[in-house]
Amino acid sequence: MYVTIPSEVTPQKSTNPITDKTAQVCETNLKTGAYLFYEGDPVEWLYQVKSGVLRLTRLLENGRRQVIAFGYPGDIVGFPANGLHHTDCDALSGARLQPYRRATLEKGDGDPALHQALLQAALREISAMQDHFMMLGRKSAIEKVASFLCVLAERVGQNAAGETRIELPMSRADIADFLGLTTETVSRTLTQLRKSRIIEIDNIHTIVICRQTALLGLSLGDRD
Amino acid sequence: MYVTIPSEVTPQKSTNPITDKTAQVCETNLKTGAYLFYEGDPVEWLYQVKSGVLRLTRLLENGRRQVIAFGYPGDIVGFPANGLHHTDCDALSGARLQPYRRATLEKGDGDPALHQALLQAALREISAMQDHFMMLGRKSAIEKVASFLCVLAERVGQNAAGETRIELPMSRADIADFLGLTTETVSRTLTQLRKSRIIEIDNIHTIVICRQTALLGLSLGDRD
DNA sequence: CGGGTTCTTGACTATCTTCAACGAAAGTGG
DNA sequence: CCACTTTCGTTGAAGATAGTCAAGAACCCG
Repeated sequence: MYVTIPSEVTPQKSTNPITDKTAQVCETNLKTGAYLFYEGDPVEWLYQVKSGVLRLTRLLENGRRQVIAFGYPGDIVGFPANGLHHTDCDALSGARLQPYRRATLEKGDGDPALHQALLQAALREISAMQDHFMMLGRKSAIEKVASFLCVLAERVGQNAAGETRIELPMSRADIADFLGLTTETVSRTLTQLRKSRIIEIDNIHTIVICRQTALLGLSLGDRD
Repeated sequence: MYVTIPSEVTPQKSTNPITDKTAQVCETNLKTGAYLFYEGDPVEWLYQVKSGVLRLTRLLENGRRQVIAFGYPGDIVGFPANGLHHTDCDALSGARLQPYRRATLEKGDGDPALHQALLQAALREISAMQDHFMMLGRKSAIEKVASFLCVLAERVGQNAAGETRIELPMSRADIADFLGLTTETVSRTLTQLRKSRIIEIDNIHTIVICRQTALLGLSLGDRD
C-alpha cells in the first residue's frame, strides 16, 4: 500500500480479486514478525495478501531505513527485478497469502488470465509509487500524516456512527520510515491532530477519525 | 531515469537494447519543449528513448510539482495504469523515440520477445523507483544533489583526463522538483560543491566533476 | 510484577524554505 | 544586430519546519 493522494473520487477498489476461479491451492501463512523474503533473494513466488499486513523495507548502509510499502489485503508483493527481491518483507500481523509462481507473471505459463492480472498489478504499482513520490518530496509532516491516515481510513477503516476507526499494526518508527520523518515528528503530529479534535487516539494502535473532512483538507495542504 | 544509490558496482547497463531485430519502423521525433503525452491521456504507445532527454512530471492541485523521472536514452516511458498516462511528458532536448504498441506490453501481441523485454523494463522501473524513495525520504540536500550528479556521471558522463563532464539539459527548478528541494537549495548546494573543489560549473548547463570519489562519499552520507 | 521497549513531550539546533534583490542568460521585436 | 523584456540562476537574511538529544510515561511481555 502506498499513500496516494486521497480524493473524494473513490478509486477502483484496489482489492482486486485476482481470478477466484484459480484453485486456491497452497495458501501460505506467515506469523507476526516472520520474514517472507529478504533483499537479494531470488524470486520464486509473488504473493497476494489475503489477510494481515506486511511490511516491505530497505536498508541504507548507514542504518537509515525506508519502509517502501505496507502490504494490505488485495496488494501483491514480491515483484522481481532481474529475478531478485529488492526489499525485505515481514509480517506486522499474522498474514494469509496466496502465492503465484514468478513464471506466471513473466512467462504467462499456464494461466493467461492470471498473467494479465499480475501484469496489471505491476503497472498499478508503478502508478501508486509515483503518487508516493509527491508525498515524500513535496508534503509537510502534517500533510504526510494526514494523507496516511486518510488512505488507511479509506482502505481498511471501520465506519461507525460517523466516525472511522483504524488499526495501526505498525510502530511509529515504521510510519516515520514510510513517510520520511522521525518517530518524534510522527508522534507530535498525531498529538497535534488529537488536540485539534480531528482524531482520537484510542490506544497506541487504534485511531479514530472524528473529522474526516478536516483531515482530508490537511492532507491536501489547506492551512489548518 | 531515477537516482539510485550510486555504487562502485556498475549495475547492468540500463541501456537495454530492446530487440534490435524488430524492424525499427516509425521512429518518432520530438522537438525541445514538445509534449509526448499528458496525464490522463489514454495510452496507445510506450516509447524507448533513443536520444535526447524527456521529463516526466506530475502536478499537485496547489501548484506544487514533482518531476517523477528524466527519460534518458535506454529508458522506457509511458507505462499505463488502468490504460491511462499518469504523468505529463515533454522533451528537454530534441529526442528520437522508438514507439511500441501498448498491446505488445499488455497482450504480447505478435512479438513475445518484445513483450518480455517491456515487462522486464516495467519490473526494473519498480525497483528503480524504490531506490528513489530512499533518496526523497532519507537524504539531505547535499546527499541528494551529490547522488544526482553521480548517477548522471555514470549514465551520460563524458570522461576525459580524469574528469567527468555532464550536461544538464534541465533547469535548476527541474532538479529541485526531482529531488524534493527548492531551486535555491539546489543552487546553493552546487555552489558549495564548487567551493569545495569537487565540481566546476563550466556553464549553467555543464558541470565537470573533479573529485568523483569525494562526490560519491557525499552521496552516501559521509561527513564532508 | 518487573524490565525492556515504544511512545510522548520538551528544549534546543540544524537544515531547508521563504522572501527579496540582483546579475546573467535567453528570447523578442524593431 | 541591438535594445528591451522576461526568465533563470545566485546570493543574502530571516524564519519555519523538522531533527536531535534527553527524560519520563505508557505499554508489552514474560
